[in-house]
Parts: sequence; C-alpha cells; structure tokens
Amino acid sequence: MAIKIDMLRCFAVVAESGNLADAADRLGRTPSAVSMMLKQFEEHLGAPLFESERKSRLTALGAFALDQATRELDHFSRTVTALEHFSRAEAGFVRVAAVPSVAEAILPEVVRDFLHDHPGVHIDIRDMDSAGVLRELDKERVDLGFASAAGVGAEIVREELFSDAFGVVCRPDHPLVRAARPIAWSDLESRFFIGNGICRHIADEQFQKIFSGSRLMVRNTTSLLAMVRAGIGITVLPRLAVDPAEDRLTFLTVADPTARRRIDVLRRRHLTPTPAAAQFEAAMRRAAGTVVQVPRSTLRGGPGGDW
Amino acid sequence: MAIKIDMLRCFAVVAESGNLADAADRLGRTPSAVSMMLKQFEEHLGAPLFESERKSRLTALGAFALDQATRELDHFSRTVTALEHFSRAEAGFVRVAAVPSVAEAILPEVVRDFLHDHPGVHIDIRDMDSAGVLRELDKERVDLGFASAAGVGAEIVREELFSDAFGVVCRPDHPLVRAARPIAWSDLESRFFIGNGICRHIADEQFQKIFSGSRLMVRNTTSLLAMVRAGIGITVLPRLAVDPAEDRLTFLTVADPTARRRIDVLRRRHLTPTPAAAQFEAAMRRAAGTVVQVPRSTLRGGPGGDW
DNA sequence: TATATTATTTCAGAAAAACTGAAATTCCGG
DNA sequence: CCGGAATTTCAGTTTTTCTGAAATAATATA
Repeated sequence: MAIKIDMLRCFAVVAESGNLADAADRLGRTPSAVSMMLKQFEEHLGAPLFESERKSRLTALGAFALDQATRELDHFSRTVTALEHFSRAEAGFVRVAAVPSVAEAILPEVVRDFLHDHPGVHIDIRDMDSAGVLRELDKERVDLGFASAAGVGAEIVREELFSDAFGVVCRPDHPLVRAARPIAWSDLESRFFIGNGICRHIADEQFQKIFSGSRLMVRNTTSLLAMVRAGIGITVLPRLAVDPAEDRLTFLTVADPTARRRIDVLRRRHLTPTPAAAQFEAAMRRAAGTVVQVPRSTLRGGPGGDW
Repeated sequence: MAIKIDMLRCFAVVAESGNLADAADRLGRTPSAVSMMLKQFEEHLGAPLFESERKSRLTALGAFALDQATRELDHFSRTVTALEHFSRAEAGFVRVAAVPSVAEAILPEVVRDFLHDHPGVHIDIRDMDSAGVLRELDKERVDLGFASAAGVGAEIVREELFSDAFGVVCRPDHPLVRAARPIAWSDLESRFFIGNGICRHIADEQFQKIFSGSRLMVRNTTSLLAMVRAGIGITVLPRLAVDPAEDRLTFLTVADPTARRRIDVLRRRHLTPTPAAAQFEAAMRRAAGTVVQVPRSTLRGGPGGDW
C-alpha cells in the first residue's frame, strides 16, 4: 500500500498526542483503526516509528518522519485551501471591459462589495466602446464584457444584463420639464437638439429625422452634458448615462417604449470563466436587478450604443 | 469527501495526457475509474476543471489546479522518498564511538563499503577508551559503541561482536619467535616485558605476576609498538591491535585459550537505532565475521581492554 | 446531414480498503 | 508477580474505489 496523506496525518497526531487513545479521539476514529494505520505506515517503511508499544517516545526514524510529515501536511493543506479559495472565487483575477455608462453607474458599487466579499481577488476594469469590448473579449484579454453588442461573432455568448430607457436630458428650467408627461419625439422638433453617438441607434423614424437634422454633435458624454447644462440645447440619452444626483440636469421620460438601450453580458463561448469571473458576473446581475430602477427590456436584440 | 493525493495525481495525469484513455493507461486504471475520481474532485471544488467532456482544454480553475497539483505531487514524492531513504539507511547519520583497535583494524574497511553502499549517509567516528565509549553512549551522543565493556549499566545493551586472542608482540628477530609453538606465560618471565593498559585484564595469575613486575608501562599503542620495534622489549596485545602487514613486528600465539579480548556492540536499551545505525551495525557484524580470522570467543562476559 | 467512430459517463456489482467493537496481548507501576 | 491501562489483533461491517457493460455525447466521415 502506498503512503497516503491520511497515514501521515494519523502518525503526526499520535506522535503529538503521545498515546493512541487521545490521538484516536482527535482523529475521530477508534484506537484500533489508528493502530492499524500506524502499523501499515511502519510496514511500508520497514522500521518502527516508536520506541515501545506505548506511543510516547519516537525512534530516530519516527522523529525524522514527524518532521517530514508535519511539513508535508502543512504543504498539503496550503494546496487544498488554495484550490478551495480559487474555486470559491476567494482568490483569483477578473478582467472586465465595459462601456462607460456601465463602468460609471453600476460597476463602482458592485466592485466595492465584490472586493469586500472576495478578499483575494484582483479586478482589472477598462472602459471603452462596444466594439472595443468585443475586440478585447475576442483576444481573450478580458474575462467579461458589458456592452451593447448587436451582432456578435459565433465565439461570443451574449446575454441581456439589463436595459434602460432613453430619455430627454435638459436643464431643470427647460420648457419641456413643465409638460409633466412623457415626451413625444415630435416635442423635440422645435428644440435645439444636440446629437450624440448612442441615440443614433434609436429606430424610430421621426426621431431619426430630428437626429440627422441636429446642428451639433458631441461624442463624449461629459462634454455633451456640459453643453446641456450650459443651456445650449437638449439631448437624448439612456437613463444610466445621466447621474440621477446631478440636479442641474433633468431626465425626462419619452413616450416611445421601444427606445431602450440594452446592455449585455459578453463572454467567450466554450471558455469556462474563472470562478472569480463567474461570481463577478453573478454580482453584476444582482446589481442590474436592483440598481436599475427601470423595467426589463421588451426589446430583444435591439439597437444599443456606446455608453 | 476530502481531497486526496490520488485525486491530484489522477487529475494531473489526465491534464497532461489530454484524454482519459491514455491517462487511465498511465495510471493503471480503467477510464471509468479515472472519470469518477475526476468527477469527485470537480464536485469537491464545485466547478469544472476541463472545458468540455473531452479532457483536452483546461478551464482557468483547471490550469490553476494543475499548477497546484503538480507542486503538491512533487513535494509529496520528495517527502516519501526522504522517508524511504531514511528508513533504508540510504540517508541519515550514524555516530560511532569505538576503541582504537576497532577504529583502526575494522572500521576503515566497513566505513568505506558502507559509504559506497549508502550514498546519503553521514558517519561520525570517535575513538576513545571503553569507559569513554560508555559515557558517550549514556549521553546519547553516539548511536553505536564498539568496546570491551565488562560491567555496563542497565541502560546499555551489550552483544558480542567478536573476540580476538591476546598474543605476544615482539621483533621478528626475537628469540621467542624461534620457539615456533604457542607461548606459555612462563616463557615471558625472563624477558623485558612492556606493560600496557589492556593486558591488565588478562585473568591468569602467572601473567598478572609478570605484568605487575614490568618496569615499563606504555599506554598508547603507537608508542608501545614503537618501543617493541626499537627492541626495548616485548608486550602482550590482542591480535587486532597489531597490523598484520607490519613486518617489523611479529605476533605470537599464546597457549592460554582464555586470554581473549572481547569487543561488544553497545547500544542504548529502549532506543531503536536509526535505520542507518542498524545497517551500520549489521555491516560491522559481517565484517567481524570475515575480517577477524580468529574463532569466536569461548569466554562470556570476560575481561577486556581499551584497545 | 446522417452515420460511423471514438471518447466519456453512468450504472450496478465486485474488490479493496478502512473502520468498529470485542477479545487478546503487552506493558508498566506497585 | 499482579492488576489496570494501553495497545494490538481479529472478525465482521461499512465505506470507498474499481471494473465491465451499456448509455451517452462529441467528433469525424461519408
């Protein structure tokens, strides 16, 4: 019979206890089981480990074996806990690519809690546009992507994380605010509309006419919102792209129910995520259910944008 | 079920083989046994180790586990071989105390062969008188003693290793050589007898008279033999105290059959020797049987000396 | 796209290993 | 030398692991 970890453990406990009965107690076995295991170990080595039948004094071999066994058991338990921690996502590495609005609106909270719950995990986050997210994923440079990806390749799996409605963003003193009802696209016709990258994908024809007629196009959200705050005009963005705590801006619901931006979780197909990544994805899903105070999308495979 | 070394070994072999069948072959098991063991391991970790059912690509957890398992298996095998080597005395340490004649006549050869046969073993040898050997043994500063120890304490076990006859040592041109027959103690009466520490213990009364009447006493063998070579006189020593290759000296058998010096192997009682020490003792016994060309002692518990 | 081929898993029973409780043995102190 | 305590042995039981056959899944082939 080959030497097993259990033999070493058994021997070490007996050697430390100084007698069989206590050792058996500590091991949760009967003394006879312990005795037999010890005998096996001695038979394997071909020499006695203890001076006499009373297991109090070690032979030279016993002393050497105790030292070796102690080291081995320690090493083994480190290995096991390392494996367990990794598989329970208490250790590991998660690389995330996300579009800015996710990175700014949802990730911070999720990451804070996740780091707290999984002390050994490192997280790497990059924000970029949807195409970039797909590219990173494709090159296996990230484990998880959060983006609005309409057409993804066969190698990428896409699952909806959440969707948020588009709405009109304007100053609180803007005339539209007084309407106190969902805004129709036609309401925007007479207004100064600032175009942006994301609303380009809203399907509605009427809106598209307004969009293509806009005289100002700003691609960066921060700049875009600064323009709106300055009273230059209004724009249309998904809910999450605008900080709700920003009181110099108002987000107005639009009447068109199809105007939603959908964010997917993206993963490489046939590539099991690290346990840490799987846990992170789960945390993101939970957050998407609570943080986003909007109904889930009724629009499948719809358009999206890079916020 | 707890993680076992066998699980790690199984997993590592499969991961390296890239498929079950080959791995099962290498492990000497059927694929089904390997499959089940792998399943157990995965269940313990709670996550898959391989990407698909074909065990070719590892998941992130699998890669991590392979790394850990490889290290662990390596460590484990080192531990096992260390234990096995130690118990087979291929490694270890033997501390020996011996009286000079043993240290000079028998030990060199035994040590040479032993070191050759047991590459990992270290040997420490000290020569001293019998009392010193007992003292070292008592303090557990040596594993093995070779000495003539008449009265030993209860804590020391004594077993005869060999005995050699006392004889007369003189120059080849000494008149006694011409006698060509065993020397009687009476033959020494008219000779210049050089006393030494060991022959003090020869029981014979006639000899004791000669001994006590000697005008020169030399306690160190080397000096003693130098005196004999110089023609100052003759002495009486055990066979092994005189190098047979020394042609400037002759060793003459004495008639008294009880005049033997007995060398014992000494060990501490209730202290199992290290495997290395046990092996060394065995080697000494073999050597005592062949190197010493004298019949075994017929004298039990008899006197001895410090050579 | 169906089919043949190969690889893996599942299942049930067999074999091996480990365990238990009782009895026997050994050891140690008085 | 005896009595109690500790340990070992023994026989039977439980647990674990293994095997071989059949089922299932994946891949290659026609």
